[in-house]
Amino acid sequence: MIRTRFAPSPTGFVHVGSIYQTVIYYGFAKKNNGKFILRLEDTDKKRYKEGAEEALYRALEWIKIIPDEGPIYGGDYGPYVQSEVVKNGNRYKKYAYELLDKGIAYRCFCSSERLEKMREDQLKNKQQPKYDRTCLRLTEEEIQKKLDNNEKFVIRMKIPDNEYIEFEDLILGKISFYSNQIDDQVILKSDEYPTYHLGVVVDDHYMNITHVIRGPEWLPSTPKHVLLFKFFGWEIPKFAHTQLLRNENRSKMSKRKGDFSMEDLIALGYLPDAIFNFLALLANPNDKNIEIFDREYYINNFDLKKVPKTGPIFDTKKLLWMNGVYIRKLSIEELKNMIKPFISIDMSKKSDEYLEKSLQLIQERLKILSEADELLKFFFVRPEVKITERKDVVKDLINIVNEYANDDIMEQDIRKLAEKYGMKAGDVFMILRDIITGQSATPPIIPVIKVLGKEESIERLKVTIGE
RNA sequence: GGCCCCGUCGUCUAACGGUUCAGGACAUUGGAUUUUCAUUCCAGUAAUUGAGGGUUCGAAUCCCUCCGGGGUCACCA
Repeated sequence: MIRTRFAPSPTGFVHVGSIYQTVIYYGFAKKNNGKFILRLEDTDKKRYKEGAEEALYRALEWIKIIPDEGPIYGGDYGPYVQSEVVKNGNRYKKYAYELLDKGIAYRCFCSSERLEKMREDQLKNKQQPKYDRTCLRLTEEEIQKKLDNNEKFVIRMKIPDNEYIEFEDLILGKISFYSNQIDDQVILKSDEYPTYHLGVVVDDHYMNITHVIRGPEWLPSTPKHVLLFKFFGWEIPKFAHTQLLRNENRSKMSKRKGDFSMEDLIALGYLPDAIFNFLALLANPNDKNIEIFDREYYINNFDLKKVPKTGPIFDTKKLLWMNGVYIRKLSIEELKNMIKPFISIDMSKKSDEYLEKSLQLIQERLKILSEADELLKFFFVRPEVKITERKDVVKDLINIVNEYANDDIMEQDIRKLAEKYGMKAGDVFMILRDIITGQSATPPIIPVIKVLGKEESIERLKVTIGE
């Protein structure tokens, strides 16, 4: 059984980049009839943010990627929150000490000040910053003495010398690191919480994760994880590293620069299916040139080898287009339900049916739901009154509206009227449009009048000739 | 700086080493439909496949060098 996981740390907003990754974890698991698991890596108490967890659940629910197992989803491998594992027996500590006993890990008593100074010096001398193994050279007696003094310490893993650590990355292919390049990583902090590296390895093992798929920032630390799996004598999962979603200016997307979080996208009125399709297309382009597809198609055709090795750019223009495609696919009923939260104009005086009729006219003009307010406005609110310069034309228009029988006849009447005054039909339509809607770009004006009703339309016309 | 990864139109990408003077989509330009806008439809511009060397009868596809971009070097994940 294939098991993948999304293992974020709850530190703030949910970024689209994370969901891009998630679409991949989810797609791979589902394609293989496997399970997709959510695990919270909250071992850094300093970075924890209130509400971040909830935001995560909300985002996943919104885009309809529901984990098979996870904190609020249940499952046989819980707890799915690392801080809870620490509180329930702290298996990380147990395994860190196991390595200590085996001699493949050691206590480090160095202060953070010393470590920082060491790093600075190394950087100054153009050396790679790396722990200098001072504490590895401590004798048993020295260690015992420090322990007796209650000195704080961390546990570091001892990276073997002169070895190549290789693994097969399912996306990138064969990857190799030279062990002398790798730092003796801290695996257990002085507060007895694991660092990320110990945490993932232990939990991925405990949760039977078969495929560790994650962002590129983890590639350089993967050899440490491979080593840890070996040290423990555990089966090594398959690894696959994706790339980060990038900005239009090619840099990494981040919340700080005002890039999109899921909250932003939801507030702007993107549709969950459109966002899913868009991210899925970036995650797994196909050779059939099919771009608009549903989840089922995505899952059935998912291929890890097709996940791009380059960081796709989040192209807002294409997203906007795709969202429009999805909006046009909606039934009026669906559109009505989705759009309500985005509307601030007062619609209480009108019926649901009236709303539906107006939506019919603006549907193909909508790209994102938040535009609806502006496009719908004149159906609910009278435009600002301007006295017209063509009272003669408007008077005739009032008669035409008053005698409305059907769209075709009305259109013919307006064309005849244009002829009568020696005007272009388009110009007459424009006068009508301007008075009725107060806007220059609207749906065809005759259907608009039909929705507004004879009475309301005539009222709007009359006020412009001072009646 | 060391290490690792990546490099096809503006963007995302397609193309068993050979039906490719590189195909599609978005964007853009022009046109058709149209009462404006939008939708829809048609057509066009756009990559000598980052550069330079090889290998081969043949390279976007394989190899090397360089250049560019990204990631990473924490008691953060």
